[in-house]
This record gives sequence, structure tokens and C-alpha cells, in this order.
Amino acid sequence: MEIEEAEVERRFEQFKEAARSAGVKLTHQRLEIFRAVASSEEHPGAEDIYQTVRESMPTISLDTVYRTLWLFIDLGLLKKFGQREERARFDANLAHHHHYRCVKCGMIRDFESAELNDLPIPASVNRFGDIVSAQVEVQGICADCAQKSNDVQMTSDSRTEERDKID
Amino acid sequence: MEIEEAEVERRFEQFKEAARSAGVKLTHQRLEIFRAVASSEEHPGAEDIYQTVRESMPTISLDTVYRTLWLFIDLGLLKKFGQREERARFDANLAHHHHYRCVKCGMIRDFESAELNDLPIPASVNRFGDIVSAQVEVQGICADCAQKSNDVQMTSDSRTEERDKID
DNA sequence: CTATTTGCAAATAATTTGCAGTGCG
DNA sequence: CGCACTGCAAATTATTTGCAAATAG
Repeated sequence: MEIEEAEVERRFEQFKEAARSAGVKLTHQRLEIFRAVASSEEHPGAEDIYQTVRESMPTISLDTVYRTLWLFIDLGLLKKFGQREERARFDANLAHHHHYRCVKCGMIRDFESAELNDLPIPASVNRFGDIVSAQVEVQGICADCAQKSNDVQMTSDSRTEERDKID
Repeated sequence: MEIEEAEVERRFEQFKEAARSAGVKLTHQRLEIFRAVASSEEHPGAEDIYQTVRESMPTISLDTVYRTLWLFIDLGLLKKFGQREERARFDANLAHHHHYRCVKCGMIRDFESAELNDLPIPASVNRFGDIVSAQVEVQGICADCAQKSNDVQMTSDSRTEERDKID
């Protein structure tokens, strides 16, 4: 279940470097939280990470785990699985299709592609289990959001507000 | 923003047929909820659907919307966007990669594929906006879950429990 | 008629926030 | 030694549940 030690170390060094150059403090909590994520191939949730880190650091709080994870994501040191889905979204299109989603506003649109319906899934995937279906998720900035960031142009620093709305 | 009327009607007739053969009652609420999802290309959330249906049916309650949506999904009349992510999950693998996920237990694993890293995204997708990245999501039943359902075999009807755990 | 389904209000679960104390750089 | 960071507890948001009244077939 664990990632190879060498890879964990590599991720870890890269992390420390990036954190320093971003000017964030390398606290014990942050190091442990990063290590917990980097050494798991489970795509753990916040609660899982909390439980893991607690073993070596019993006083850590769950909210520190959350704050730290979002911080790392802002810094590009971690990714969320899929975009953060704050809520369930529904689809009445039962045909095989693919998705485009805007990373700014969360807009999702379906599209069809016969070619993408028949993807060359590597044989190695079979080691995980059966394959039932597969589809493509495309991420981008939708036309509306591109428009908006043009409007705002250099009139203000929109970073803070963006973090709220999207991820 | 709306789906063509003909397509909505097609989905709607298919829905009524399927609901009848599943023996569920075709209440006014259910018809309106289905119509709201089928006529939107927004992949609306439960709250969005609630607000839409309320316009024609002001006394409907949000929990009816939820119950109805999950019912439709059980019946295969609707799909959720992505699998229902009940919580955020994190990934320290920053390289371009793809995902396998078990639809039973939610297990997620990364895999690499140079071929899938360069997908032929149809040009029509550009109408939505820029493309930043794209990856493949494979769904299946993982080896563990396949094992388990073998173990249980015909000893009991596991349907109820499954609904809890997965979707 | 009568089992389903609904609306309401209260319960959960995941995540976020305000605040005062703590420790990294 | 100051400001970023942390822990705590309370707040919020999405979703679920128990129960009595309403209704589809």
C-alpha cells in the first residue's frame, strides 16, 4: 500500500524547497501531514490523514489538517482527487460521454467523442480489478471566466476571492 | 443553456416507462424533479434542482428532492457527476497520471500511460473554453470487492448494504 | 383502500471560522 | 521577538432520518 521510500523522499525534498520559496513555515505538523499524504497511494481523506498524523503527534487538531491541506493545494504541492466537489451534481445523459469542467467556476459540460469512447487502457490497470467503463475529464478555463478575468484585468488582485469560489 | 425539447421528451418518456416497470409511483414531485434535471445541461446540484422545482411547486421540500434523486440513481435513470465524493481526497502525485476507481468501495489508484497523456480531444470542446489538462478515469470493481462478492455468493441479498457504502 | 411517498423538523458528517495562546525564522 | 501558525470550540453546509399526514394506483 505504501509508495517507495525513494519516491517519498523525492517528493519530500521538493516539498520543502517549494515551501521555503513560498515563504511558509515548515512546522512539525506540516511536515507530518505532507509525509502522510506523500507516502500513501490511497488518496486519503482529511480524516484519514488526521488519524495517521495523530500516531506520531497526538495533539494535532483536525482543523489544522484541513488548513494545511488547502494550503498545500494552493501552493501546488498537493492535488485533490478530481476537483473539490462540494456537493453532488446530477446528469440525465445516460449515453457514454465525456466531461469538460472549468477549474474557476466549476461549470461542467458533456461532450461526445466516438474516438474517446474506446480508450487504450493499459493492461497494467487490470491488476487493480475489472474495468466497467472509462471516460475523459478535460479541465480548462471556460469562456465566461476567461472573459471575467479580462474585465478585471489589472484593476485588483483577485487571488483571495478566487480561492473562496473554486478550490 | 437548455437541452433541446425533443431530447427532453425522449428522456422523459424513457423515464416514465422505466419508473413504471420498476413499480415506483409517478408522483407530481418526481415528474418535476426529473424534468428539472433532464432539461438542464448544467449538471445541477440538489439545491439547484430544489429551487427550479419550487417555481412550479412551492411546497416541495428539499429532502424530497434528495430522496428522489437517489431513487432515480438507484433505478439507473440519472447519474451523478463523477462518483459521489462524500469527502475530499488528496494526491501527492504531481505528474500527469490517470485514475482507476472501484465503484464498490471507492478505492482509487493512479496509473501512468504516455498514450493517454495525449488524448485526441475533439475540437468542438474548444467552444467551452481553454483546455488546461485532461485525464482518464476508469471505473471498475477492484480485486478485493470482486473477492468479497464471491465470498458472500448467494448467502444473502447484499443490495441494501451496498447502497449505503458506495452510492 | 393501503402501501408509498411526502413535508417537516431535528440529526449527522464534513469542513470552516473566531479567538487566544505558541513557536518558527 | 513578531507574526504566522496552532488548538479549541462553536458555526456552517450538504445531506439524512423519524414520524405523521397525504396520495397514487
